[in-house]
Amino acid sequence: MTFRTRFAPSPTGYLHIGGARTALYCWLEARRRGGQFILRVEDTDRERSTDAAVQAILDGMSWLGLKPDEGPFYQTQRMDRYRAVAQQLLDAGNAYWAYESKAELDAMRAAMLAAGEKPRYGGAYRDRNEPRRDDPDRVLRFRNPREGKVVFDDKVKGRIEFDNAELDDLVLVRSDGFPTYNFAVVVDDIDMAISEVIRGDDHVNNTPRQINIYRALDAKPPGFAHLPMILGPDGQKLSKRHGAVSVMQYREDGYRPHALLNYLARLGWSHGDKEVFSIGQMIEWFDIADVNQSAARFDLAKLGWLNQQYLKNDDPREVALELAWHLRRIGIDPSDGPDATEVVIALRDRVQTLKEMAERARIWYAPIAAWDEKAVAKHLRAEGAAAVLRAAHGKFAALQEWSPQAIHLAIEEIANERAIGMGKIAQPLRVAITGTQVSPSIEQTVHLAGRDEALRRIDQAIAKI
RNA sequence: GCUCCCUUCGUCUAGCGGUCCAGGACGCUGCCCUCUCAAGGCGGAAACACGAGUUCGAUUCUCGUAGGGAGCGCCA
Repeated sequence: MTFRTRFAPSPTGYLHIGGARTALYCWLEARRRGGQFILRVEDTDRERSTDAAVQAILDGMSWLGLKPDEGPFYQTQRMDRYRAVAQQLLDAGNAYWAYESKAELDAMRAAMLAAGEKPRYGGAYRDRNEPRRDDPDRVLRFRNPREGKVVFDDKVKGRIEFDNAELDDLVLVRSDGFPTYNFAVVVDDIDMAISEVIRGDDHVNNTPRQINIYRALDAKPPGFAHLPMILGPDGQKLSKRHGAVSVMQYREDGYRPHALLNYLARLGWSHGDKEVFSIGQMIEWFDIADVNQSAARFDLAKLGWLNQQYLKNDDPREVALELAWHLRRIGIDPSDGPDATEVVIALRDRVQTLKEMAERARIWYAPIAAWDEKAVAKHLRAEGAAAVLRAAHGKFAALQEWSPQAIHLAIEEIANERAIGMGKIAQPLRVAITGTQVSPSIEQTVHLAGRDEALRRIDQAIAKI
């Protein structure tokens, strides 16, 4: 039997961090074992599923590079199959029709809860053998075993045991004819020959019910692996304020897909002391059995550090492509200024995200928008600054070649001629070129501005003094 | 309320009975480097939730306690 995993999101929203990690682990595990990764959209909730959400999930996965080998499959297109399996269960005596109204069920649960019991279906119709008849409250329920235990070896959590007495007769088919989640997953996972179910640990409690359905269907249950949750930085459940946002938001915020994947892989899993993993290494070393059992907090600071690792170490030409996307987003035409690859090299040690990089790159693509008055006062209006700027202007204008090396030499010459430190030259120049006192090395800063623009800005700065 | 799950530095984690006065990483912090900011290099502070038990010996095994989480739907 080949190794097959699936990611089965319900399209009621975008792909968020938790979903992305589940998808990644499924994908990694399938890759490592040479199996297949299947995408299945669980859209049986007609009230909440939307096409926009389906698209958002697909977009998120595609940005992350988690390409399914099969699918996407849609549950709503498999209705005939669920109906057939429901009939099979009914014929075999493993299911029965029940006709309580929702109001009645609610009242039952409330009463049980009040009595200090676990709210469950009472099973009034379990042995009545009622025929199928037209009734707005008609549902098909599963005849869950009443005795014995369900035991399974979770790949992440270890051995988990449930008493059948704790379970009740869940609904398989709703009154609207649509299958419920617990029923549809089992049918799908059997049909799609899923060998390994990897999902969030909010499903642990559903697992024994599903295993009972597998048994009733005479099918071998797959292996299970339940992933612990991802918490917000405050240890609370992820919310929109901190992380439960679409993975696409991370793109907009300037994170690279590889960095996010690496961060997610490392959140709940580790391989020795390694922190930075290529995709190939993740595939080679990842093992679902090594995943941690406890919930982990999402730490933006570490994601930022990782993102910078990729900014620093990847091919700058490749990074430049992504930078260009961010430049356009803030209204800058990347062709209207220095080569983006050079900009990446100048800024990659200084920012953690592409978004920051784009913002800092602005100085070379657009005129100085605002002057840092403190910088002006401190460095431009400093003793001798004007003379230094004039000297720089002269040297720069006369340079044979406009390169960082040549600019650096020119500045050194000024320092030697005037017997002053580099700082006395670099800082006034920096303010002249950027309007601020922070930027990459002075020769890069000047070089990227372009000779004409650099000279123009030096003139402008002298005038400002 | 009931069932299930979880608990090592602030955070992510290593540890699978002695190698641990607990290792790595992010963050924080000191120094160095230095034209600013970074990046980088070298240091530092910082954790086994608690209580029993098993054992010659527990961070590692068992059981409790406390704390946290999930589920208990005709949602997934």
